[in-house]
Amino acid sequence: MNSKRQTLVDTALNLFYEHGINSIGINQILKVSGIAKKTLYHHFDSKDALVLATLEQRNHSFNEWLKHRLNHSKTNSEVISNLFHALQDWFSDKAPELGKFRGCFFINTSAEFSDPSSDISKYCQYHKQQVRNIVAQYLFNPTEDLLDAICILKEGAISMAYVANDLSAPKKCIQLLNKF
Amino acid sequence: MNSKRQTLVDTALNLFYEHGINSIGINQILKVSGIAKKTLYHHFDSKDALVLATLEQRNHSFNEWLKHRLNHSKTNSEVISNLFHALQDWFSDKAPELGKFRGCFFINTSAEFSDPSSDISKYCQYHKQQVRNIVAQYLFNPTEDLLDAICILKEGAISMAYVANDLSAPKKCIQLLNKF
DNA sequence: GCCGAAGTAGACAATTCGGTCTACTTGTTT
DNA sequence: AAACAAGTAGACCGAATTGTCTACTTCGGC
Repeated sequence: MNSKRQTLVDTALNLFYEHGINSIGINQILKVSGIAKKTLYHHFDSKDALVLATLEQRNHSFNEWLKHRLNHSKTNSEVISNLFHALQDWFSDKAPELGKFRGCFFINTSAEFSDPSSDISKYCQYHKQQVRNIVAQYLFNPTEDLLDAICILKEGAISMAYVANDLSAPKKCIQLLNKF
Repeated sequence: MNSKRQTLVDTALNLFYEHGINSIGINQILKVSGIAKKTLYHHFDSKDALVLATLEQRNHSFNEWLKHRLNHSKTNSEVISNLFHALQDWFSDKAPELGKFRGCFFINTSAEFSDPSSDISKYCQYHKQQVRNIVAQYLFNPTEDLLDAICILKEGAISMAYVANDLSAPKKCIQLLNKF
């Protein structure tokens, strides 16, 4: 793994996630990372290519964190509880792997890139599919309905936390799913 | 109501909602609306002030549309059904008052404006609170739990529709809430 | 008609944007 | 040491950004 390339992706991801992709120009990324512009364009064809690399990195770290949090679940009830407690920790800045909570990087990115056919938008969609698959992997014989419910509530909890500043949604999701 | 001001807000709202606020500069709004720059700055102190006006207009039209869709509901079950069918229509571009579906303007705006203390972010939060109050107004003796569940699922359905391109979430939310 | 308000086209300013490039240095491999 | 890859500072480019301004026209009220 190339070290300069990694520094660029790390720096860009942090800045993009914190401020929004269209609010951070490449010159700011270069300034913070201390890397030369030509080096950036040596590794990435364009800003969009850098954005895609940040999405991939975020996808990877999010999914690794999620799998870690769902590991050792013994029942579906535990999967659900662990999932939403993980979300709660994320919203409360208690998931250092994910950084300071600034909503979902993939939702935010979808908001900033309006063309659904772009690689960037498609990657955001892909991420959501991957998260669903990970949850399914930890559940025992899950129905599609249960999976759907979990995913909708997960998305809802994230938006509630970020837009409405209501961090209590995960607890409510657990209760709701326990009545399912 | 001033006609030039209204044209500016209409035009800006359409462009912002379709492309994202940071992807549309004021020169583009002026070009599309055919209005002079000095006129824009006569009516608004800054781009941010124009953004806030678009949020207010969107908030108003969304809430009027929602109230219209929830009107005549006779039971809580009907409120829920009408709410999520309304969302379904919105996602499927069958709510002309709301324009072509491009996610939730308030979620998208929160993504683009990262400072939670800004008037713009606060307005997005205010909108979510208003929608919750409208739903509560149409429900008969709703518990806080029911209201919470409805709001979380509503947010989840919107994100599922926009990011994951899954338009079936509203139907699933109805089923889930019927088990509540 | 007069006057002030509202509106116009578009130049200007300083800055930023994403990307290309020159001329050079540093690091790695043979 | 030589050759090549990787990296550097930063100038340059054309375009775009937000906001200010000049000089003028149009509109509406009296």
